[in-house]
Amino acid sequence: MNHWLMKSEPATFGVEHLAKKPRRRAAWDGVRNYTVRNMLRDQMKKGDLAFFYHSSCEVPGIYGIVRIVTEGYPDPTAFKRGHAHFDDKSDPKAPRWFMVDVELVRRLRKPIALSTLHANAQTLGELLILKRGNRLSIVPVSAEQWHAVIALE
DNA sequence: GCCAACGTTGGC
DNA sequence: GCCAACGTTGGC
Repeated sequence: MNHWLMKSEPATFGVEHLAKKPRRRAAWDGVRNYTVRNMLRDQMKKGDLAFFYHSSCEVPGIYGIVRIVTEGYPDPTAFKRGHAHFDDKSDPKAPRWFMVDVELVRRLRKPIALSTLHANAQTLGELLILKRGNRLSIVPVSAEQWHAVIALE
């Protein structure tokens, strides 16, 4: 099983939005970056776990844990003319963009702020989120890092 | 295939 | 609102 960290802006879609969805499930749509697309399409597997990270907000950090409940499949928002994530270069016959469905496992009892992650950089090793200039909205997390992060809760 | 310009991300 | 980082675009 793989572990991941998935970023989203809570003003757009956060843990609270996911908690209100039927069966606490939602599609992780709108990814328009090839590196992340490849992870969604090729590497994420049903049953994988991911941290739900809130970015561009008052206290950036990890707020929840989600489970990947589907393999990657074509992102239909790319085909919807007028949609914010529409991409006319994505052909339904050869989809360019992919997404997975996620299910909220739980909210963290106490969110783990980015500043806390930084403060524990020694323990966490090469956590990709802590790297300067990291702009990928999904990054892999090792099993060791996963447990080290949860221990900070 | 190079690379400058441009756009986006995201912390502060 | 600023700015560093870096992915993407497009001219050549």
